[in-house]
Amino acid sequence: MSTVTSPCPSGDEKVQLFGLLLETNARLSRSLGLELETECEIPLAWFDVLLQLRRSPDGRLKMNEIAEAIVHSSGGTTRLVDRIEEAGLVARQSCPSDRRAIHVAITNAGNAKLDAALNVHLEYLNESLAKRLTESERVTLASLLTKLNSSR
Amino acid sequence: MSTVTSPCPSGDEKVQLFGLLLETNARLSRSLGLELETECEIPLAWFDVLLQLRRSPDGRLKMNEIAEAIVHSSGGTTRLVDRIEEAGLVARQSCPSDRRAIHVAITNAGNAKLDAALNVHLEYLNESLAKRLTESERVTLASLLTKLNSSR
DNA sequence: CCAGTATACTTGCTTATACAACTACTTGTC
DNA sequence: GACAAGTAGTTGTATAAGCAAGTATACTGG
Repeated sequence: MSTVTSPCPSGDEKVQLFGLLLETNARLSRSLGLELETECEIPLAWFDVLLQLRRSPDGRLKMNEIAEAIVHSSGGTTRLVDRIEEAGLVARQSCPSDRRAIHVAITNAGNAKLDAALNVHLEYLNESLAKRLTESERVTLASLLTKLNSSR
Repeated sequence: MSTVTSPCPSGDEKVQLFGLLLETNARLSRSLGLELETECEIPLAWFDVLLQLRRSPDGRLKMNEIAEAIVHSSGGTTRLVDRIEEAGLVARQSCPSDRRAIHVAITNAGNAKLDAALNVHLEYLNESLAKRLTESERVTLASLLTKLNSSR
């Protein structure tokens, strides 16, 4: 009856948990991505960047801060921002105090787009999160994920 | 003091939670992926497929079952399995009862590779999961994620 | 103040994935 | 039993991301 004899603990509780995390994420981001794309015509990655910018104190971040926040490589971030900038939703600004660095600021169009996307997102969240988890469960989940995410 | 006036609830509890889920996943799978790649020379996606196969009752799954389990498109799965098969870790077998379908079975080499990868994975999990969450927290997290993942 | 090292970003190249169109097979209906 | 509709998988093509190398700027120790 034991699932596996010895050397391959594929049923280990932690392995299961990790797989679950991967799967949950894949499903949720796929369905949200689709929704954002069809309803608002922006990819999930763009939404993510815009959201990070809005959350920042003065509506702008440096390239490396964006890369860190959205967990992309620096090269990937360059091109992602290229595309978003081309669409007019953000703007690169030179940084006076460090000429290597570049500030990325959200534009008016970007703010408008983000508002639209947030509406879609909230609707989606009510469907996918709120219907499945109570508020207290969500709080618990958030705190556990925060712990997992902490750097040490 | 209110974070945002009205139309843009970027600080909404659910929005935060969703972002956290995305971020946690991105960080964990990136670091695990790196580890698997450097230690075992297999991509995380391969590991995922092999694990699904081992978990299946008779060590094999049909293409569409794999695609569903790992949350990939069917075309993506075709090519992913192509690569893993080329490396000799799985084998396609025709399915007698339905000639459209294809069984993908894990090979001996695949089992060996998976064992090695599981060792790396477990070590990684002990570092990243077990150091940050207690067992009961992990159980809670797993149950919350399961709820989130449930299809309705 | 100069040399060496580190940091911020970009670019060339490769690869993995998605989507849509296609083929082959199966199932249901008349 | 044949035709319509549905399902399983593959292939063409486009795109987005990563890595590694390159450029420009900043910092630090002698």
